[in-house]
Amino acid sequence: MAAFTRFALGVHILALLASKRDGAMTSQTIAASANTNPAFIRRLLAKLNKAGLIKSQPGKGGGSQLAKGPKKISLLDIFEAVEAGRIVAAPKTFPENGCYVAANLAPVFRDFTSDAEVAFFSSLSDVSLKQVVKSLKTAAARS
Amino acid sequence: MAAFTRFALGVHILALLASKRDGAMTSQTIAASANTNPAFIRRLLAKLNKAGLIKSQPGKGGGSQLAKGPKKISLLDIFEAVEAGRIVAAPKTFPENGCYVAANLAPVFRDFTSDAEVAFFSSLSDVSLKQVVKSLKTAAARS
DNA sequence: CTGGTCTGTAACCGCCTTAGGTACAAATCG
DNA sequence: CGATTTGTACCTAAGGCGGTTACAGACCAG
Repeated sequence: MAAFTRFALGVHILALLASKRDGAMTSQTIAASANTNPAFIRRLLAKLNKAGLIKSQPGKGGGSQLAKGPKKISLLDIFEAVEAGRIVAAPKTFPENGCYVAANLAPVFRDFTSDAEVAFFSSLSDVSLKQVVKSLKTAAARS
Repeated sequence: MAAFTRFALGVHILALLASKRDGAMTSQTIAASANTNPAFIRRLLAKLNKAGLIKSQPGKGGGSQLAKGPKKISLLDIFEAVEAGRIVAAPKTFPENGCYVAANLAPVFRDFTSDAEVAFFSSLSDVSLKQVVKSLKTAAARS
């Protein structure tokens, strides 16, 4: 599979912005770092902007920067900003085909899987962008 | 989004098999319950078979049935049987473009997100097929 | 105010995955 | 042998996603 590719790219973007605290960074610069194109980055930046994680400014000398400190941004914030909706798809319900499994599975399935989703989200919310940047710096120092 | 649609269908199939403990069930019957076609069901059954969750027998009077008790089958078993690979995609690495974030993000990202994946999987492994069937029956009785 | 720069967004393309469907060989039982 | 069912190989259609181009709007410098 390998889903949630936007999530990885979103973390990349924010880590980049966090490592350059003074001034703004243009989508062109970010795209160069992530080896992709500026328009795609801007689509992601727009979502991060709507989520209140960054501030963008158009015009000459413009660009994007963090809207708040990296300690106040969790991986969950990033995930929810760039990935829409649920993780686990609900089963379709067919109440009319005479099968009680088909008719009743959906809410039962939802109950159990939402527990797993909460566990996933909760773990993501425990990690701040600051921790990511810190780990990044020590990894860079090692190499 | 709504990923992992096969997971929901896999749970449906196993819940169906678990609710009919005597004898085998054909892919035709299962397909009728899930409102899909027998070939698609058989593809899923093959994976569940390989994972050791069910036993299938070809030929007249054949079909599929559980290979072990519903107490010994967890939602994680089903998930791993029908959904391949990881949940969260790793970021691509570009060590050559001179950006230390791009060069070092992958392992750091992997560390933090694998914690979340483990939390997700662990929650799934806490639920057995027997619990699902039980909840299903009480839901059916209520309606 | 004019030119240059950057964001935000729309539109389009190509790739890949996935569900749906057909078909057929192999296996099994009566 | 004949009927039935699995397992699997293909093909097709639809949707999601990354990549790209294009352009309107905002903003700064001179």
